[in-house]
Amino acid sequence: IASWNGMISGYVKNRMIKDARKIFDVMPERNVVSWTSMVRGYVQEGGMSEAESLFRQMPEKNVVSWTVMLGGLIQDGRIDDARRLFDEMPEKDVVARTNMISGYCQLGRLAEARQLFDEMPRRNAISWTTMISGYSQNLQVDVARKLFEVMPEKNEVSWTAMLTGYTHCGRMEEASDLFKRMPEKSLTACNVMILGFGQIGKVFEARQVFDWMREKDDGSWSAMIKGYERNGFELEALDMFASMQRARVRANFPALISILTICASLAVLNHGREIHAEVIKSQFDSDVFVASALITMYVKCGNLLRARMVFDRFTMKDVVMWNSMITGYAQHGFGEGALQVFREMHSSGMMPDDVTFVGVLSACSYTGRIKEGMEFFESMSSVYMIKPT
RNA sequence: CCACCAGAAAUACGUUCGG
Repeated sequence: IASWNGMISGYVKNRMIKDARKIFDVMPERNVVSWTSMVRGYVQEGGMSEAESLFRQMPEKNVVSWTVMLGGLIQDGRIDDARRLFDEMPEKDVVARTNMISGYCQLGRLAEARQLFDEMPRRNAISWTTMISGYSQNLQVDVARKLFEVMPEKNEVSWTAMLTGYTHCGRMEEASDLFKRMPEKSLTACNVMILGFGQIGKVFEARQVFDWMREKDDGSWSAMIKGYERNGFELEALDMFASMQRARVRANFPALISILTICASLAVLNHGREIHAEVIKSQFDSDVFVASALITMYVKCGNLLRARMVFDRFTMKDVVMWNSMITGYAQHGFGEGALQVFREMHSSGMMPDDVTFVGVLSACSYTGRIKEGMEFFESMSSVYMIKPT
């Protein structure tokens, strides 16, 4: 039975939920782990209705099963449902409580988070870190710091969470002090420092940290590149990218996005195309986020044909990708193209959002279609329930 | 009792305009 479960978990980890389900249906007998893995699979796919119905059918549940379901609700933004489930749990361990706390923190409901935290019979490093990072992300650095000071066993992640609190507020002096005191300066912590310095325009300090690091990952490179780009050092940014390739660091997907964004804002087509090749090599071309960034890059470089090719090749389009294409045409004065894409979007059944209409309406105004524009404007609230902003 | 069969924490992430 353990090996059957192993197969399920393998499929789930590779996002092959359908195959996981096949195994689940075929296996001679199932235990809690089988059920829980399956629920987990649906949760990570965002298939909450399947997850919930499976969860309800479970012959027996343990803490882990409950926690998986709890995590699903939290991830889905249904925090109050999550809380109800939490209250129903027959037993709650550290993990379950920490998960609930994290859910509140994500929504900025710190008081509720804190209360759960204070009521915990036992805490571990993760619970502490969760609470600290909750305060950090909601700009309550000083409260975070107080907790941090009394926290018993700090690990790398706790230090970094605290550090982020300062960098997000631009309080770099305090961040630097903390950074100096860190027993182990992890990669992530260094990246945080680079980003922090970049945010307040201190690119040289950022570069110092970057040069001091003895190992860097793609995040370090893209943090540095971003710092240059944001502060008007575009050429340095591109230079960094070249060096990164020379160092044979393979850009991963967020890094690619931020580099593509730079190419887009600088409208440097040849670099952009190199990166496109890179994207295809790394197989990120099947990612919606990357594809949208590519489209925008081509649009900004004035190459609408290529943009359109990327667009057409992609089957699982989401709103943002549609928007990229529509506004792309609109920006270049191709009102007809924009409207055509909008019609395609409509017939594909995708719901437009407010950004879509920015594109559509500006397309109308460029081409002097006052009447059509007015009609679209009307339909926003009447058909699509979007309020004009 | 132990070996990754299931659960929680840190940085970076796409579209318009603005900032």
